[in-house]
Amino acid sequence: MTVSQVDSDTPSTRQRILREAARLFAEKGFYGTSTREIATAADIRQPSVFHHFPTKDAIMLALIDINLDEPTAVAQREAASEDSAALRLYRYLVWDISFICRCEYDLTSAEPIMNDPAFADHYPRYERLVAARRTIIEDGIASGEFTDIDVDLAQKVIVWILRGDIADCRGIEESHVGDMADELASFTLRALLRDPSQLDAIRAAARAG
Amino acid sequence: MTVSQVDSDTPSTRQRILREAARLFAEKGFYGTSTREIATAADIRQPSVFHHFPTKDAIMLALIDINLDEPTAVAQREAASEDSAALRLYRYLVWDISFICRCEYDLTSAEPIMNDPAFADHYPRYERLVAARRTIIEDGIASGEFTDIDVDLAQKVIVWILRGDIADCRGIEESHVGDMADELASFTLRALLRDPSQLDAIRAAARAG
DNA sequence: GTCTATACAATGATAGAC
DNA sequence: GTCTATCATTGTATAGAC
Repeated sequence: MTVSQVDSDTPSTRQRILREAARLFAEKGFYGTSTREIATAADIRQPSVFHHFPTKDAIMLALIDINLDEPTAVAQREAASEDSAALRLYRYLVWDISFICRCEYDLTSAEPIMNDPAFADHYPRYERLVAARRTIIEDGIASGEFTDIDVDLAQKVIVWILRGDIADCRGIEESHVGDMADELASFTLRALLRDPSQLDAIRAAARAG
Repeated sequence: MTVSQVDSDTPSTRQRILREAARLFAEKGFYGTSTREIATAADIRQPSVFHHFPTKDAIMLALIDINLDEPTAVAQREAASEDSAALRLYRYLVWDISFICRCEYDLTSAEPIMNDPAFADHYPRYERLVAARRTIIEDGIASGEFTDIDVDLAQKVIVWILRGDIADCRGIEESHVGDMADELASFTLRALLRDPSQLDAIRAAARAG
């Protein structure tokens, strides 16, 4: 692969298809969006879509890749780190929320589609991301940094908050992304920390690192 | 309307359609589910569906009603109560989470569909529920019970947690519903309370009331 | 209240010219 | 790489018998 052209430059047809499809999928769902609508929004004719993607599913798949690849890598790196669990969870959350808010494509539809039987083949990839996040939470409970919460419950609530943010952060101004990420990560940590007064120290450590 | 027959008794065809449709909508989305699939799951032929519901949309609408009517009434009652905001929020959350977990129909699809342009006519009804919840949060911030969190952010996170619970609580055993409701409500209040050590007193007050 | 048969629109995808 | 034309399928919904 050669050096890819900057996304913010005049986008390629493929990028336009992906962006408009992501927007429409978020609004009306994958099945509620036709390839004709995608084509019209991308300013091409319907059959031209199939020059860039072999099937409609392949468009969704490209969005699933974006939604999983980088976040999984970061979560796995934090899961393997030796820093305190609270710091690692805070860092991961801030990174992921910022990633979500800044992503060129609306990833709203890429999360619930993981539960669709038609995309069951890709569920194992999603499970790897879930497992990495879970490790960090378990570490925090084991070390006593977090309250004795049920691991599955904590893991679920974090997923719900991330999914909510994905669906709700569209159109956020770049200057507010950092605040949003800090506030959501802080909310989560306040609920989890045995001693919430530690939060400011964790935020400072994250900023320092 | 006469005394309706008990839902757990041999369900009527209408109830079977509603239950199977709700299950399929949750799994594959509203547009990803055909009236043929619904009919097959309800053990009738496809045109028979239209004897009980005038359109496919009307099936979704019946689920939206269930998702909004009672929760809005309870939220509005708590919004108007004179008890402490923390107690009112805890009580509302426990009630709503229990309602969601115990509901005969899977309401997963009834939440995101509110953002679908095709159901925009019913969005104002959803906004009333949101407004009632918002009032309780604002009261808690104004009284100093809650941290100085951004009201919109707190409101959003609560919606995300409730939506997550709706999508995730299917098949929970009746004996665990109370624990789930308490744990999720407690998680939320820990994140919101200025003094989290107050949580146990709030839980006790809710149990006493 | 449920069925068979069917109308009719919309959909994902292909063929082949330019 | 994009287009026009078109196919096969599936979708919602209706008509009318029983």
